[in-house]
Amino acid sequence: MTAPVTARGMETRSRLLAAAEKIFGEKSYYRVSISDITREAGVGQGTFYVYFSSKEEAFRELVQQRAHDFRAVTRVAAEQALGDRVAAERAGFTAFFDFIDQHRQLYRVVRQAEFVDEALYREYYQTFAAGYRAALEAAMDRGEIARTDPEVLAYCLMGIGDFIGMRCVIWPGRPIESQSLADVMAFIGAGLRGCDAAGERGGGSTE
Amino acid sequence: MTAPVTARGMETRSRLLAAAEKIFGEKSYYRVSISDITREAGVGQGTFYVYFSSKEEAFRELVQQRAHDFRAVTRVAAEQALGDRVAAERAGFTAFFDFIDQHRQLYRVVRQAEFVDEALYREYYQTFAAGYRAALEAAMDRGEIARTDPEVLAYCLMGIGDFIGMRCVIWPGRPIESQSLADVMAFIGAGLRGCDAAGERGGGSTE
Amino acid sequence: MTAPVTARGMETRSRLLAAAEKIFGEKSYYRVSISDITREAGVGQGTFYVYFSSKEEAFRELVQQRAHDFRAVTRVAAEQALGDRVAAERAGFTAFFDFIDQHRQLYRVVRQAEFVDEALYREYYQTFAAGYRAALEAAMDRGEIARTDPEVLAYCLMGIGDFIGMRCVIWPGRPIESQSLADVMAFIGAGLRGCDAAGERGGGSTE
Amino acid sequence: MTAPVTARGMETRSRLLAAAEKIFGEKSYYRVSISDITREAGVGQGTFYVYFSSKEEAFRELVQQRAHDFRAVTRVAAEQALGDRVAAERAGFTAFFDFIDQHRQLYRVVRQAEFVDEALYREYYQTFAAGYRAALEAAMDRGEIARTDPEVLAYCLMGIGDFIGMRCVIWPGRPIESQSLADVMAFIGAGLRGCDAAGERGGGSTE
DNA sequence: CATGAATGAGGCTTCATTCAT
DNA sequence: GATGAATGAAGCCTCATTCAT
Repeated sequence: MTAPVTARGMETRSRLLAAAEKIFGEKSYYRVSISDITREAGVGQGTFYVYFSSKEEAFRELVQQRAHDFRAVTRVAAEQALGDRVAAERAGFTAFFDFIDQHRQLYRVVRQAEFVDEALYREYYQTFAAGYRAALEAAMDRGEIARTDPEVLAYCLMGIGDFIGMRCVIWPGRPIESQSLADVMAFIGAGLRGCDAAGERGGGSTE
Repeated sequence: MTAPVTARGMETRSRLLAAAEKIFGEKSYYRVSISDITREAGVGQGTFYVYFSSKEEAFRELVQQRAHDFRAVTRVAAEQALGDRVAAERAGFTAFFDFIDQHRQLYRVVRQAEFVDEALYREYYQTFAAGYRAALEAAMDRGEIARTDPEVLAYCLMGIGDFIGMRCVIWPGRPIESQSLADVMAFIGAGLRGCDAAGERGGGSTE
Repeated sequence: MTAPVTARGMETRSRLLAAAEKIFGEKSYYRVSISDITREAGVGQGTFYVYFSSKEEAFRELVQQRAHDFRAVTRVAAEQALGDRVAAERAGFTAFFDFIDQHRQLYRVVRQAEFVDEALYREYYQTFAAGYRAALEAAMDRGEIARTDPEVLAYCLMGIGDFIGMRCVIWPGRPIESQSLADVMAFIGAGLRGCDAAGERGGGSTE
Repeated sequence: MTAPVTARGMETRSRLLAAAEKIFGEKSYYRVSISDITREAGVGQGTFYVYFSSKEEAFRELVQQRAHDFRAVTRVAAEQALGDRVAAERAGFTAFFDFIDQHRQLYRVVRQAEFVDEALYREYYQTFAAGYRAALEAAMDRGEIARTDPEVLAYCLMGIGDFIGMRCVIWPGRPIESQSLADVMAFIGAGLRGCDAAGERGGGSTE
């Protein structure tokens, strides 16, 4: 809301945002009270409203800011494997699983967005999908992967990331095991390479 | 809570559950009040507590009951293509997308469970995954699909279903387009058939 | 309310009253619900209102009916020692302590009346006091005990009974010990005999 | 609950406690609503929960705080007559009756505790009894009063105080009449002095 | 007689937000 | 900038009571 002017103000604002990330990650949005956040941040209750105009605004800002950080991480990872989309996916997924392992609360924060501010949630995935889709399309143009609807493909891949992240990182409470990652990547690699020829159009290639 | 004894009681209880499904599907759990539900059901506020001991209990019962119905639908669909796992997947996914198209509210209800009762949410996916996994393992044994960790594979497939359902059914507000379905199935078919050899071990097959 | 006509009705009414005594003795009046009582009585919820027009009416009836029984018990005991008021007190107190030991719930029911229906509560004590007072006055006339305000004296004795009943019967959860009873009676006996001369006017008489 | 930090907060808390004393003294605990208290205190409903976590907690605090004040009053009175237990009793009872005359609501508050929080109620009387008992024992050691079980004696005296307070102060709605007080003290004085020899063992002393 | 069902008034409690200091 | 205090709207839930069968 009010942008902080002093260094002290910046510091307080950051503390509130960090506290919000922690608390929103532990409990559901609606089970979190402003005083939970201010207590965690070590500031007075009223201070919250110096920096955010509402609980929802703080949540939104958190999602947006962290989403930005997060996209940067996966993009950078994927860009290290230009010219080989399957390798880029492997790098991207690995970075993604690492990231959620290290920012577990953030994982829940983003998922909750669907029930706090659906537009924000869609925007989050649509923005991510747009970048993903562009990369996939480029790879199709270069012949690295089979041609198909890049939008649909992007959501398939995001779905895999989301569920495997949940199943193999969040639930176990530790980094993904390398074998699980390999199994995921094998499936994805085959799917990406083969989806033009395989299955849907007679499947003669396997003969 | 109190089990109804008379037919009238059974009827009221069903009406409440149907109303809950509708309302929980439209708004977030925490934005739904008991009176929203009773109003929709056309009964008095107090009547809710004749049948459910709390809002959360009603939500839980809804998830469990509907989850059961839903699993039955996809299972039946998949069983019509015994002996060809890829075909079974196509049947299952098609049934799944049809189901969520016709039970849009249910889709949101289940997703929300993560933030209402996490144990219930996990149970839901774990139960579903257990059945899925068994079917995939059998298909591996029969050589229909490449061998890999069936648990991981089940979550990959569930993730795809979940995200494509969101992107191609819920968001557009209409049944999935046949081309999108075909694109998804092409990716899945290739992934399932090829994931032992492809990608991870040199991927010479495409040469 | 409606007086029962059939034997079955009488039976149901008694069951409800007995259940009410038990439940009101265990919990506070306001923590007791009608369904607690009907459940205990083994009848349907609606049945309560066949016999009592309200919760408070049932409570009142319980107090009155039981109070009547109770007064009868102590009166009978005291009457066995006509001509010796101190002995009559001993008999009355003994009967009283026995009674509350055997009807523990009743003890709490009566005490609660103060906070449910104060008029009823006063009436209870005033009725009891009236009889008590008459007996004490007669004893004074016969010279068995010292003369003093019989009303005040009656309340002194009721207070002793009430508190010793609480301390030495209810709290320990068992009949009063004979030594405690003896100590109480020694105090009362001396008080009754000596209160004209002793203490207030120099107390020289015991020299 | 939350301890106030500022003077304003202290003031509000006190106002709430004073209002609670008044209202709980007028109506039964369960007939008092939080808004009755806040209305009396002149604050908003929510303010109650800034200082107390529940109605019961406020009630408990009230009993404890006021009980403390009350014990101090009677103790001080009794200590003015060291060396003459009967005189000390007279001073204590007089102070007690004065106190309840001036704090009528408090009288009902304490009695209600039995049905709100029984443990608190017992604690109240046990604490009071412990002090009383010690004073009586000391008097017995000094030969001022007859020897008997001091615990039992303390409860006899408390019972008298309680019932006479009710009958001669609360019910009439005015201070105790001096004649009633004298009658009570005559009974107590005789009881205290004579209870070893008198009554129980033949009572020949009055002959 | 008996009762399961229905209900709405009412009370406790939470909490996002405002504000004076 | 910071904050403790204050608040009223809102929601969950209980339960005495009524009623149709």
